[in-house]
Amino acid sequence: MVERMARECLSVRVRLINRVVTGLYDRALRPFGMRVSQVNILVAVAHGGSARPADVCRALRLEKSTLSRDVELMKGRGWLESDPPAGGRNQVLRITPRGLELLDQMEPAWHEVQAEARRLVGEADVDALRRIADRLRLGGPD
Amino acid sequence: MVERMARECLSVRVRLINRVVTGLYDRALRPFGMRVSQVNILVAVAHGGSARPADVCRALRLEKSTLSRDVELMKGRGWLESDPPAGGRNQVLRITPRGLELLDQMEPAWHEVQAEARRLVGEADVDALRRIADRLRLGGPD
DNA sequence: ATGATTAAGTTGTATATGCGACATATGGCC
DNA sequence: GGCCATATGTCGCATATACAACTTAATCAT
Repeated sequence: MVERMARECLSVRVRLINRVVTGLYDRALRPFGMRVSQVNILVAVAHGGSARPADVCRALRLEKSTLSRDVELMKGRGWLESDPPAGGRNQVLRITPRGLELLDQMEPAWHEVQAEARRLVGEADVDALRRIADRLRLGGPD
Repeated sequence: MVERMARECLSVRVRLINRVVTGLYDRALRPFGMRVSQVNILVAVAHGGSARPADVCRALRLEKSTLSRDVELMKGRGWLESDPPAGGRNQVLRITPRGLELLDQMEPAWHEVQAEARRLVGEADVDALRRIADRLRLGGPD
């Protein structure tokens, strides 16, 4: 039984891939003082100009409490702001000018690490990741 | 720029996939009081009968300090033991009878969640995950 | 309208994860 | 044998992540 789990378990593979890729991006973005988890959130918010927390949660498949704390941290660093500022029901998140500037500054680093990640993953299988993510994003509880 | 990152970033996809799949397994294994991260470690140790911590780290691409703490927790629950028991340099990890028994008990649940994960990921792309994981496992710092 | 149901956010708690610093042990080299 | 580089483990610290319970706001049904 153990043999089969060791050989076939999807979770082992998915989680290993996540650790390696996350580490890759985190190291590349460290000079900017931001982690990839935070960049993901920042980009999700900035994508449409602004976004409600619940929308970001659905887009990234993130638990609301996780996002709540991440956002709090990023507000503290001046990368995000919300309207209204108090975390009521109808807040809208927005990226700050400082946050946007930082995103711009990390663009070259992002290109590099993205290329490296594609290489390590294998160009032939990059598309599979997109398909899988798209499928899982739809599959969820909404 | 933000558009391109939102559309193409590999890390977003990999991390989303990880959250969804990890959540799937965690919910399925909750009745057994074990998380998928712990099952992964337990299986890695049990695979060869026993294993040194550093070997498990290499196999799963886990940071040594992460494993150290996870193992401590799992020892406390009686699923793992080490020889010698004090965490010196040459310890060897072993699964306990209780740990093995628990693995056996969760076999049906594992089969179910594995099938569900394959379905959600898409059978056509399951192999891509294996290839990617294999490539990343080799690419590392050894 | 209003009461019930559901959605959205926050906070408490537990784990997972990695980095840096440290202690220690192993192995080669002279 | 004694030394240095390296590998192994542990600990402090910061963050990410989810679940449960709670609060509050929106929606729906009558």
